[in-house]
Amino acid sequence: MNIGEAARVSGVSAKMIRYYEQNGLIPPAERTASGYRDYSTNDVHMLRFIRRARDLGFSVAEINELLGLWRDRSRQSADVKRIALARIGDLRRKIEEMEQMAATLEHLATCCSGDNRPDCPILADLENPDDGDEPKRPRGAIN
Amino acid sequence: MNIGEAARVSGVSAKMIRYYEQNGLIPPAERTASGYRDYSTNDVHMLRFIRRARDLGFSVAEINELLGLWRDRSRQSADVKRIALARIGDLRRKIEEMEQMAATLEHLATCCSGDNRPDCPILADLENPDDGDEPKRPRGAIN
DNA sequence: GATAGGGCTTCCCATCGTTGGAAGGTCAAG
DNA sequence: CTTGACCTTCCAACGATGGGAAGCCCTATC
Repeated sequence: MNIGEAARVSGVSAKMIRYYEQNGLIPPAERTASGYRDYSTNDVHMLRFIRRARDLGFSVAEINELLGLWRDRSRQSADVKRIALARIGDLRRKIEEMEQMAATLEHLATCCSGDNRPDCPILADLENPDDGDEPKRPRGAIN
Repeated sequence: MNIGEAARVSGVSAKMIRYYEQNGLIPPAERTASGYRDYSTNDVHMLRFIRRARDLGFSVAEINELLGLWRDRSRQSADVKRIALARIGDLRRKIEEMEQMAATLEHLATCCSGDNRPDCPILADLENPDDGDEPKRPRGAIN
């Protein structure tokens, strides 16, 4: 299938597909005799994976690393496992933070459920979590 | 406390604090007689909240909205609740996606735990989730 | 065969969040 | 007094993405 269809079914814009190819995130697409990029369903899977990972805040570099786990047949399995586990750790941490945030907002929603909202505790609730002093800062992954 | 200390304890760089102030995300800081910005612990809470929200992928605009819930005393409680619930929905959705991704990576990690890694199913596992065909696309957008 | 709508390429520009630096000045603590 | 932290304003860059223009080629349809 050509780039337009691949974009449609993967949810990644044609522009970004070309961009990813240019930056080595995906291998250069096959070309038809007339020079059109030609995508397999496998390529589409890769694109979907990329999109999902981007949606979750993974940087392109990180996605590249993840795709490498699958791509590089030559890679040490221990390496693969290590990287995967590290990413899982990141995810779990972020999930926890998100749950905290959701809880805070839920508290806000219920505490304000009447018509007379009291002093809303968005901030008060959020000061306890670990961070702030330590600059662990993995920062949105991006970068 | 001055901006440096506020940055230190909030985990938001001094530069970003000024940037947030400039963009109305936080109200202009008090100033000492000599013109230094002067931050209260409340301000620090706000900064921490901002940082946490940014880490979770909220855009500055969204954070502004959230801070507004707490800031604007004049706001309709129903409004506050609506927005909070919407954000909670976003979070829950993202948490689910992250859990899927973590599961996939876990599968990868265990399937590759031996020394002979098989065809890794990163992509195969990821094609089933809803998206891709339907263009719900809050994100990248197709073009 | 002509036309329209993709695709191809290479540009350049804009956005957002963030960081970095320079320059030139003021302040506070040693 | 010196040093470091702050003040200001600027300007640039990054990564990821979107938008567009220009010019040319391909494909499908009438």
